[in-house]
Amino acid sequence: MSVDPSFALVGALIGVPARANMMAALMDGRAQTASELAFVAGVTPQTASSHLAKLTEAGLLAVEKQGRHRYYRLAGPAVAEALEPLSHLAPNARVPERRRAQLRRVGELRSARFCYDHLAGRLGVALADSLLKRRLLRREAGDFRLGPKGRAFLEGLGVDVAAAERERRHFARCCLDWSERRPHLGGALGAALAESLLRAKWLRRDRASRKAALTTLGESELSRHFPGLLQALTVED
Amino acid sequence: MSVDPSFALVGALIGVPARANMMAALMDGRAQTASELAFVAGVTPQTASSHLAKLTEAGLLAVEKQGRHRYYRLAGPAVAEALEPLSHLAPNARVPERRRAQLRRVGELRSARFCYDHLAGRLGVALADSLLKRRLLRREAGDFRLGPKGRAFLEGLGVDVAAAERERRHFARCCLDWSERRPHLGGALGAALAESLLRAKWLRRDRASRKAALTTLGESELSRHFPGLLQALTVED
DNA sequence: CTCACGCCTCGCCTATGATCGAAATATGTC
DNA sequence: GACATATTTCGATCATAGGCGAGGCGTGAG
Repeated sequence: MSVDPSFALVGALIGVPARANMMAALMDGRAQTASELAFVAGVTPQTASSHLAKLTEAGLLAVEKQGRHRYYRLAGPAVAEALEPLSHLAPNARVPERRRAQLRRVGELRSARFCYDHLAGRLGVALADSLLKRRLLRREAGDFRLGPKGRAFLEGLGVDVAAAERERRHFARCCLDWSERRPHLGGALGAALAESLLRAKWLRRDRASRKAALTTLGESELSRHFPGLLQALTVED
Repeated sequence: MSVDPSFALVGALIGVPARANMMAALMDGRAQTASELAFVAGVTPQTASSHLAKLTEAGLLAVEKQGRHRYYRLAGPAVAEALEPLSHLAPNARVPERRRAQLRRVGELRSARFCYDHLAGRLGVALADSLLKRRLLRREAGDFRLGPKGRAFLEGLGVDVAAAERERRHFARCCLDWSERRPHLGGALGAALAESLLRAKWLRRDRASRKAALTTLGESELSRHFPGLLQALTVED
């Protein structure tokens, strides 16, 4: 029965600004030290430690001890996938003003970014749109599934579709994007596609900014394999 | 701060036991009145009103005014879809016991519960069904009335029908059940029947959970007086 | 070795917000 | 008309838990 109010446990955990900031900073899947997270959360290390302990004990975060550092990261992709939709749920909720300053940074991330391990942002949405338009990908019950020619197409790009199918996570998740408000390809297939694009050097991952940048090679190759993709990317806000 | 931590807003909203209980009760998409939700959440109507206002203003719930009732429902399917995954996210979350106890599974309430002072839930519906089938009770203009042999039958169970008739409230209200979507017996007669079953120790009232539990005595007695009742109760979900 | 650093635990303080009683406002019933 | 019911608003209370300072432990650098 889906009337279990246990979502309140997670809600209480992520409903506190300090913890929410930490989780948001970890949403791309990278690990960060307790000190870094204390900084982004705007609290002292003692307070951060307390929060991180709670999040870890609850199973939302995982810790790795390295020397005198402790690296915290999301416990898994499911955490990011479950949290991201929440950002769209309360459009009318009031927000503190300092969000103005943060918005600039959000804008930078919009064009192309990694959502944990797959492509999101405008590039992620445009890729999904292109695949959908050509029937290589189809919506099905909240997820995606490959169209008849989808498998061959993706394998032509170097994506190991079979390996993605074997993974335990969602195969082709329909992941709603927080910046574009439209779906992009997540799950095992989304991760495999992103990995392929990186491996082919069409895309470069910027560790510092968490953005993805198209290489010159990628620009030409992607526009060849995904007609109209670049046009979709350069549409103004 | 890299990614939008706005999921904290939703998290804070659903992270409170009272609000979580309300949301959980609404997860099936049906609308319920503020009073029913206060009942489910285990708080007073004043408190419930405050919570419902917050949830509505945030866009998680929608209201519909009908007479002196206000029917609250989820603002859309997206709300349930976004909340549902959270329940599976932190299965190991350990939380103060007092707090966890405040979270109640609505499913438990469905089988047999008290709607104020009369029986509702599956048991209430099954009892009404049984009475209707045997013509001891009949539908009439939105309410019930006793059939020719109904009075004697209920008095045989220890119900003071005459006293119930003298009360100012509705005598035999046809009360639509929110969980079963089918009518059960409310009003003065419904309250008198419930009281009789409690007095006879066939039923035990759990104040904490607002449930009604059949005693072993009640199981045998009720199945004797209401043939087929237990079968109706054990139908799976 | 000592010192600096990263992180955690302990204890106290404080503020947010959940809660309820009383009362007001509609609405429905007799 | 009086009365009951459903819901909200206001006001006050009070417990929870977020926050930080102090101190301790382990790690790494000199």
